[in-house]
Amino acid sequence: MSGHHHPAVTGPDLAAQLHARGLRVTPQRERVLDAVRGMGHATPEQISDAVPEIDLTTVYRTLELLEELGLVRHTHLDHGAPAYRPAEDDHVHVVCHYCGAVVDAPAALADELERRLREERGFALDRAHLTVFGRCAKCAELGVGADQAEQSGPERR
Amino acid sequence: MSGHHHPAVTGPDLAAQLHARGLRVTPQRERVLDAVRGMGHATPEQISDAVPEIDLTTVYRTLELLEELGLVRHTHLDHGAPAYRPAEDDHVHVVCHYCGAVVDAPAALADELERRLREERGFALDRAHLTVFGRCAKCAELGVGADQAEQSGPERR
DNA sequence: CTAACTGCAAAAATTTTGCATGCAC
DNA sequence: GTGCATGCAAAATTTTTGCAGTTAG
Repeated sequence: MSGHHHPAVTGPDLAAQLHARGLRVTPQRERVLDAVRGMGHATPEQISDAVPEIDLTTVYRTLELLEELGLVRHTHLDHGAPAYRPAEDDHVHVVCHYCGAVVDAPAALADELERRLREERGFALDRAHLTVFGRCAKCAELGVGADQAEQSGPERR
Repeated sequence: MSGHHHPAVTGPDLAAQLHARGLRVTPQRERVLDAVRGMGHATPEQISDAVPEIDLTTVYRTLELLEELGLVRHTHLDHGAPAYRPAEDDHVHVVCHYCGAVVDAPAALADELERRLREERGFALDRAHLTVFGRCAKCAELGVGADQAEQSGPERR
């Protein structure tokens, strides 16, 4: 959703990527990609809500395709719910288990982790998929979730 | 070591935790906890396979309870599949998107990330829930998943 | 025109809920 | 005995699959 297509969020060109593979440029594909870019990150259901004319099945198939094309990536917020976001956004998702807040942090936050995984284990960290959980400053202040062991642990689905 | 009832892997005492809350010590609860401790990490379905006499519904309810008691924790491997593990295990899960290998790494690997989140944002990282994804050394050697952009991206469910 | 794409219906897979019976205490 | 727990059936979610009609190229 957006009236003009210029961008702050310009990403790789959809039409070009599709043509390169002999695939078709359809309104559904353009709108789903626009929705993801406009929302920052969203689940298939949220995307479907944002673009109700498009069948949910098509949303799933389109997101899968867009990910193959390298235009979007997904990670898991909450309890496994997949959240898709523009591939060009390079940041770490930080989620509060208690209030559910999801904020974006600089990807550089994971530089050290990435370096150690690479140097110590030859493992290439996928930063785009990284989401970390914990308790945000606000919930800590309010004492939500207590601070010892776990009395009730973080929320479940 | 000692007994015949408990596995070599020990942790906080289940009976004590249950009694402290006026809850009952049942064979199902003991066996599910033993299973999680014995497997290191497992999904509800895997646990159910390991202890087939126990109804899957009970497995779900028991895992939820054990997490509330602070005896187990869960994180998300693969595509959101919940993986439960003993709360006393303190390590980071490292998962290869390509071959699916799940290995445990020292929790210290996330120390720097934890410190920065705390100092820069007052955010308390939940290391027990942390799972990082990427490509392992073996898959990198084999060239699985290529290394440019992501022509086909990591696997999907 | 031709085949890729979409929408709709149905199937799968996963997790939750409602109850009657059964045990832990 | 009392009532928390379990097992079983059914429901609710979430994601996938099959197809026939639609449409981009």
